[in-house]
Amino acid sequence: MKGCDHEQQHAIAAERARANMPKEEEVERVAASFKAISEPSRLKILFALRHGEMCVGHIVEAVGSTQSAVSHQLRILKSFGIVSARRDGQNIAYALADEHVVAVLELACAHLKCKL
Amino acid sequence: MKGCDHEQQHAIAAERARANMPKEEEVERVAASFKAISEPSRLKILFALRHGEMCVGHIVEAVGSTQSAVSHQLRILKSFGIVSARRDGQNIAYALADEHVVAVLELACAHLKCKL
DNA sequence: CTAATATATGAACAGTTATTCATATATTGA
DNA sequence: TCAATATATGAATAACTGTTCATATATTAG
Repeated sequence: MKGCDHEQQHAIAAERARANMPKEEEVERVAASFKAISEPSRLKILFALRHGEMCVGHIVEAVGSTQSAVSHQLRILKSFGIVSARRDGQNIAYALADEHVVAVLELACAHLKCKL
Repeated sequence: MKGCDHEQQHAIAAERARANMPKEEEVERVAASFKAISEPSRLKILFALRHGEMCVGHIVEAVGSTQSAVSHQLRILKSFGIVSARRDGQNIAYALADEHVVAVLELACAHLKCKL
């Protein structure tokens, strides 16, 4: 650290970083939100919902998983405010909660240079 | 599913979702990238690096963890192209790899209504 | 070359999590 | 009320992952 050519700038950056570091609690909230969208099974659900609201049965078809697994994952996504649920008769229709979700997915795909 | 008021739209959306679902391999790449930024320890490193390039020792100070833990986490972040490394004498300076990273962090904070 | 410093890494343990299976709840139609 | 359909959920197991500890590697000063 001491012999670093940029010791001065780094020290300033480190000091600013320490001063502006979000509280542990907030860091954990953000981390939990990313974790919610970091499993392939949940991500597939989000990719599917980009095409519009769907009820569970359709999501199961779209992602090719089991009803139980999808339901468990939907609960997690909902608990983090990533999807919203709306009862419609016997069915429950799920949708992406807000534009941030789509925006984040698109940024990730841009970063990875994969087509969406 | 059958009795759903929006059966028609949902079925169309489901069909489109199936047709446009990224390959398993791509879904996993995106998921892995999100997973990389979904642990509090790694997220703190990214929050720190928003303030500029830093070498490991400074990152350790900024996030308040151990050298070993930080080094392990940096390797993961680097392997996913989220941070870049540059040797500078005895030190190795890390920096955020591209603008997408900052943009994603900012979107997440906007979604969660927390100040960055 | 040697000592000192900065960073990386392998192994092991503890904690977390996704899926499956079985079952429960809720809504609708008869 | 009863049967059928859609969705949710609890428990259990298997797989994964972050941290720690000890140690290795790399760079520079002397």
